[in-house]
Amino acid sequence: MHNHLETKNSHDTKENIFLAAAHLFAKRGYNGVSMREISEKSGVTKPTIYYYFGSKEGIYHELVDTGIQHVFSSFETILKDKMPAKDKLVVMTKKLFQFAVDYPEFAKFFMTLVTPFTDNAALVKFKKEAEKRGRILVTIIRTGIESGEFGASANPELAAKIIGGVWQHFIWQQLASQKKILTDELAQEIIEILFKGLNE
Amino acid sequence: MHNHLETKNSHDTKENIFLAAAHLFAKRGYNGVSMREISEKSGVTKPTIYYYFGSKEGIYHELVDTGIQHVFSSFETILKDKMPAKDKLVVMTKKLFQFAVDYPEFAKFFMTLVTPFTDNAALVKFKKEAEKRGRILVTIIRTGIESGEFGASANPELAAKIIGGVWQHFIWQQLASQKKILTDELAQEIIEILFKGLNE
DNA sequence: CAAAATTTACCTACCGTTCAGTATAAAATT
DNA sequence: AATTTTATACTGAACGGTAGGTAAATTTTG
Repeated sequence: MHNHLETKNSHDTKENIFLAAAHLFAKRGYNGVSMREISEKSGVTKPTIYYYFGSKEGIYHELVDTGIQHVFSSFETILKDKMPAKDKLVVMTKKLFQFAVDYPEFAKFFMTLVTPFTDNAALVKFKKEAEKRGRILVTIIRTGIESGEFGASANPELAAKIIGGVWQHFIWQQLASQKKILTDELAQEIIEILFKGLNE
Repeated sequence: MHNHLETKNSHDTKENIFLAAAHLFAKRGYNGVSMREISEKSGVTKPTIYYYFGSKEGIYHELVDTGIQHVFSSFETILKDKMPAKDKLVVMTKKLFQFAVDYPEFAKFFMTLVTPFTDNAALVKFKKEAEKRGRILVTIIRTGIESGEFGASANPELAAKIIGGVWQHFIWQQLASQKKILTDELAQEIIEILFKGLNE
């Protein structure tokens, strides 16, 4: 006798594996997670995982791709918007913070990609996208200098790196914490400090 | 026949294991490295490693402790020095950058500790020290505000977090790169940007 | 010689992966 | 319409290999 209350379909199964893997990779990194754990957490057997993803690296790869789409897609749009450079930085910061708050498990996994031990083949794409993000930042700041919004002595490359570093740092702080610390107000405040500096 | 040109002593053996482990952990993280690899790289057999360190976690633990001493010891001294707050920040930044340049393997390992997957018991101590470092930064900035060096509206806690984040980011950049990018001049420049801000 | 340092040989547990198969349902053939 | 074929979704059991770890024997050192 088969219980027809338990309806199964491929989408749910794949999605469950996907989420379980994201959760586990976020917690312990690629090598810290076994296929057995993923299978237990997602409620399917190991061969099912291979049926959908082909290999352990296969899951990881798909996770990276999804993350790239989710995080970076909005940045190019913001770049083209008509608003002061400083506001663009604030909006980007807010977007990024919102993502970390809304999808903590996924964001945590995603953040592990920027660590130094990145031999993984799946990360080539990610690194390229991260560089693109860096260039967008540089462009925004450079535009801000040209329009007189930022001081002429500002170094766009350095400033972009600093902003990227600050983003990364605060998102990690959020992911390590239980409370919500990444608010829109904080995003505003951070850009404000970087804009005005400490001496005024 | 034994070759007496190869003199061995216990200190060298332990040191070799230590350095090999630091190198490997830095490259691939705790779970990405096996005891077999450490033994091969250090030129001793596995049981010798167990003789000196007891377990895989044992090496890791000792690595963390040494790192903490090396990196954070100078900070308390700088805090007590008689110089402008801004100069203190510059000196601390230079010290940190110098460490990353001089001991890249070790620094790389050390940087892996700030990633989100930190279930490891060895990291409790590290986290405490990192918090202490944060408090030192806050104290310096607060002193700078009181003496009128920094603007009265500055938020010391937030500024300290930003500086910590920027440090972390640039050290990682260095460790991922072949060229020397962390110079004393860059340290100066970074603090300058944070001090003056982007708009002047 | 005794103590310290190091190796040989081996253990069990778990790793990622694959094989050979099964229940179900839709599609094609008769 | 009944039967056969094909495709999808999934599983239990097992593979070769490597993981961390250790008891016991051996070599080196003082």
